Amino acid sequence: MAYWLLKSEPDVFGWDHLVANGVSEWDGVRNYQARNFMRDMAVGDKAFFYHSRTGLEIVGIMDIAATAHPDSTAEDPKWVCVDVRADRPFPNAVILEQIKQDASLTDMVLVKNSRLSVQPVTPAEWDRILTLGGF
DNA sequence: GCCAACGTTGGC
DNA sequence: GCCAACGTTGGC
Repeated sequence: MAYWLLKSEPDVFGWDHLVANGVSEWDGVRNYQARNFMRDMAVGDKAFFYHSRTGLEIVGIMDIAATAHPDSTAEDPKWVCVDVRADRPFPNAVILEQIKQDASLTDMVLVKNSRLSVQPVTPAEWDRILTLGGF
């Protein structure tokens, strides 16, 4: 099982939307690096849900519910998306500032490459975030 | 809302 | 195949 982090602007599609919708397509990704990570995802993998632009915090944990398939919102079938479902929200959202100040998280892709919207998370990073978030 | 960082496109 | 121009992302 692998760990990931997925970003979305809460004004467009936030945690509450995911909870309300149930299993949802993580569509709209138009970046090759991000797409390639989605192709690596397996059912049962876990992912953090990060609110970008507004919020700047990790708000919850998702399950990967289906592997990559063509993105119905894209004209070109080269763009794919996975399906996700909400697992559980964090008791305390983990804010970006907190992550940047944590010595064990300085190598996170979230910090090093802030523009990548789909990214891998190491087991050590995953565990640390869980602790910071109150699990 | 601004703009730096980054990715993509297209003329040469 | 280089690189300038352009578009997008996302922190601030």
